[in-house]
Amino acid sequence: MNLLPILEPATDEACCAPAAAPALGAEEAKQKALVFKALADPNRLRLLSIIKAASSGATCVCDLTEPLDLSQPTVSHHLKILVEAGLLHREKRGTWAYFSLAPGALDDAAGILANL
Amino acid sequence: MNLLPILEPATDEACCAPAAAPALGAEEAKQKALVFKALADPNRLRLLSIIKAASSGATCVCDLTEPLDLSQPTVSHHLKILVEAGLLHREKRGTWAYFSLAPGALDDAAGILANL
DNA sequence: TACCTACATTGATGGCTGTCAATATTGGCG
DNA sequence: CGCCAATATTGACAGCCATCAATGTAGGTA
Repeated sequence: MNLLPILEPATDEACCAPAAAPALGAEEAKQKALVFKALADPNRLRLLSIIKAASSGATCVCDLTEPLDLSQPTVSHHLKILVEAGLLHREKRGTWAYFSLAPGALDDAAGILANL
Repeated sequence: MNLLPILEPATDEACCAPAAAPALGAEEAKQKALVFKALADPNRLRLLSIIKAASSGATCVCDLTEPLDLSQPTVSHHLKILVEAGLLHREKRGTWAYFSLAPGALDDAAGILANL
């Protein structure tokens, strides 16, 4: 089970920088909001859930269209957003496209919340 | 440091129900997406960051308007969304309104990701 | 009572987003 | 080569959202 090390990104200044971040800069916030934008849609959460559950390795689009009751282009669109957010990994094998969870991506998102 | 026990919600059927959740129902997904909708805005992330950093107890709106470079109504709007998402707690004291992190709310959001 | 301050609400507006139909692309197969 | 199947892309459209100016509300003070 993942225990989420949450190790700080190598900012080991041991003496004088306790005020770490001056409360999230504008750019930094914009960047981190992208991941949550990708997570802020019910259908995308369901996609992640299905793909994680079917951890037999990967899932193709055809298996994702039906349970969500969405058109194929819409599913493809959501998958693209999740891939661009770094949450999913796409692998084309022949005519099919297989999707799998990007390792550690969800943990990273959780880490953003923990470290604010 | 929060280590997030991640204990399953008591579904200890030891023999025949390994398919645990049928991959997030539509309603459940809609519900969980609400939290991430609230987190999917850079300015709201910055608000959370500022309020968490100033953990001297609570922060009033006047201290939040300036660093974000937003109008007062806009900040008030964002704060309302965060409160309604259960992420912040509002306490009116006289003319001022003080905001503080809802205890455990961020951990809960992280837990949603961990348990999908 | 009257006034000021801190915050919330309303209304309007421009921009983003989820959705689908239609079309394009790409790989396998005969 | 020609056709079909699986995905991706495009275009269009409705609905939501972040933002601000203007206004409302309520507590404190004189």
